[in-house]
Amino acid sequence: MIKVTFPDGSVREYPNGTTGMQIAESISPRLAQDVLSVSVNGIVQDLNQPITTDSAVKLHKFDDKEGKQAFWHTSAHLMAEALQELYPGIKFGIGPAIENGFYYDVDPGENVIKESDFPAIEKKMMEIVSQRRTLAREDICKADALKFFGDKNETYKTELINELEDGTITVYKQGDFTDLCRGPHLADVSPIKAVKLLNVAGAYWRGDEKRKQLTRIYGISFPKKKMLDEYLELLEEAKKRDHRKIGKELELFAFSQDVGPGLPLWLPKGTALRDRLEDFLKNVQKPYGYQQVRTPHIGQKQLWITSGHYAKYGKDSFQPIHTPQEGEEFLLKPMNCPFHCEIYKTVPRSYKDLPLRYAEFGTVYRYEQSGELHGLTRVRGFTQDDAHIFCRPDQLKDEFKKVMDIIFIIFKALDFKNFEAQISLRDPENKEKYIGSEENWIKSEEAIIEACKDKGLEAKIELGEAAFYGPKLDFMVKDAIGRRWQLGTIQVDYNLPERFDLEYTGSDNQKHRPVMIHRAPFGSMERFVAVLIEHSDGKFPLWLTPEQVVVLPISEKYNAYAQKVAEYLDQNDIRAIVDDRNEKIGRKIRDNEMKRIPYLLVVGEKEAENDEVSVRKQGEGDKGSMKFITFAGNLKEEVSKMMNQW
RNA sequence: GCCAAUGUAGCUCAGCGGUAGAGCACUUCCUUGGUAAGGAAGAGGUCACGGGUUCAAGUCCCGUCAUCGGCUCCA
Repeated sequence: MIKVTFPDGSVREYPNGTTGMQIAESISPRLAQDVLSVSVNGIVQDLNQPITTDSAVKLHKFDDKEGKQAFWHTSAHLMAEALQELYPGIKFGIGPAIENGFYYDVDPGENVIKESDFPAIEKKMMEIVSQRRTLAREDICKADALKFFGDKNETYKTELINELEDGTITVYKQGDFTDLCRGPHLADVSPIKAVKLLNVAGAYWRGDEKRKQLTRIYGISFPKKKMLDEYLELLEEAKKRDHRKIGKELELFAFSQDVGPGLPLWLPKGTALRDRLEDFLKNVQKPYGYQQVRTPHIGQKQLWITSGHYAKYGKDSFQPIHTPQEGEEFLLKPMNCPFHCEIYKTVPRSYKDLPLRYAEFGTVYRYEQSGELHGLTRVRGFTQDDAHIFCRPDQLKDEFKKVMDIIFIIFKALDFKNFEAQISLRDPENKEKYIGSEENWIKSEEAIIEACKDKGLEAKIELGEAAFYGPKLDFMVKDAIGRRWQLGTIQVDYNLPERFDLEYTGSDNQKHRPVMIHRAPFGSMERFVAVLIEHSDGKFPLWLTPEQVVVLPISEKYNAYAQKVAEYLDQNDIRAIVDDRNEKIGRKIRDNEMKRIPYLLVVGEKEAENDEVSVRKQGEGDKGSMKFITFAGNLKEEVSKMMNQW
């Protein structure tokens, strides 16, 4: 007998070799029906794998991440089997479960798999499901695995097998389809009740641009048809929050083919909103000792040679601008840092001057490959809310924490709750890729990790993701459909101070090298506004939104009164407009609700007689009437309360 | 840059070899209204661009550009 401990701490005894499925059956038939995979001592495995030691056991259903993983991974195999039947000779790469669904990378040879082929593939998948095919796990020695997949000319699989250690190789068989796979999987495909293929894409084999591009097919599946419908509905809803769509509707920004791809035009309302965001950040960082600076959009090529950017990115950037006569060359700036280094150098610095914090809303231009452009989140010209902190090494950790505070204030003010933090460190295997001394790297990596710990920030550590000049801490936020975008960033840099020969005189009267921190709490104004739109569905906080109030006269007879109210609001720094169109009040309410204006003021005979307005809050309906002077006072108070929070 | 898809009125889209369409928005007129779409009329398009096939091309074919979903990249 073995002892099985459940998550609630209870312990039961089972015969040695009991499977996860048998344990589920012993608890309830319903559970046995819903269970998909099982964790044994923290390791997820198949339901039909025997358990042979005393173990902590957790059964996973579709609600659990582990359950979904097994479900979708098996779905990937199911799709592969369908593809094998429909496209004889197709070769398989890898096919994992992902955050939402699964994909499989395949090489269909001469065939081209298109979206229009999806229904046939989905149909074939469901056919296989109806045959209730089981999945069998099998250990296989390396030689046999190579022979088996080699005979089938599965070149991608044999490449993978060659890198595996003998004795650790397993395959899963279902019907005529056998796949190299670690698992875990469902015991059979029958729980898969609904399948939808979502898109096809090219994907380089092993993520390497130089290798063959395979066809990646994305799909999702569910144990209930209704869940699929709900998921698709959710996707549709999310698409309505797309910043490109809302940005157009709310007249915030636009693109012009004549201006060029990836070069946004900020319209008046978008500009006003962005200006308010910039003012907000300036106010937040003022008490932290930042000084605003301004620098040009171009700089001499030599500046970028000094910084090292030219050597590393010169070929992949906008090419130099040549002057007509002197043969000078200038580059559009891809970053602001060299300029700020030059500002540092304008006078000799003492240790007493540090830290120096130069901030600039600096517009930079980067050549992004055409296929990478995406609305406002990935553009070729954008403005960083940049700052560079020059400090002594002993000030690094403290400065780092202060920047984190600024980022937290911003995320809180704009209601970003679900951000993720990532610490990017060196790849310990490839230290030669990075510049700077071993000692400095160790010091700065430790400083970041400790700063996060001190601030109670849970951050994922990624090795090999550091910039070549230093480690960094990034803040990621998801967009409406779950794509992750990097917003705020804090990066330590030992490189530029070296390259620009930055110095300060220490208390010992010796020259020392300062450390530099690059930081951008928003990341860039463009990307930040994009993500903000998707998070808020365009319903911005009252202090930020382009139009705070719209006055709606019941009929043309009250247009003059509406105008008077709007003027009063305007004089009180409230952004108000009047909707004096010849439309019924219901229509005006509908249209202005859709414009996401926070307050709608209905005015007619009753209000005009008493200097009142009838207040309607966006999304909440009628709030009753009050003197317009009172309304203005309340609104100003509401805004100033928000502003005083930070 | 690569794979797949899509470009028709300001917006959302229909039309898929035979005289360019709808709804919304816009303009004018009627209506002057009480909390999420009042009515009528009008104006608006080299069907992304360039070639080709055809008696005839938004419609079929090729190329270019842009956009969209991925991949790679992202200072």
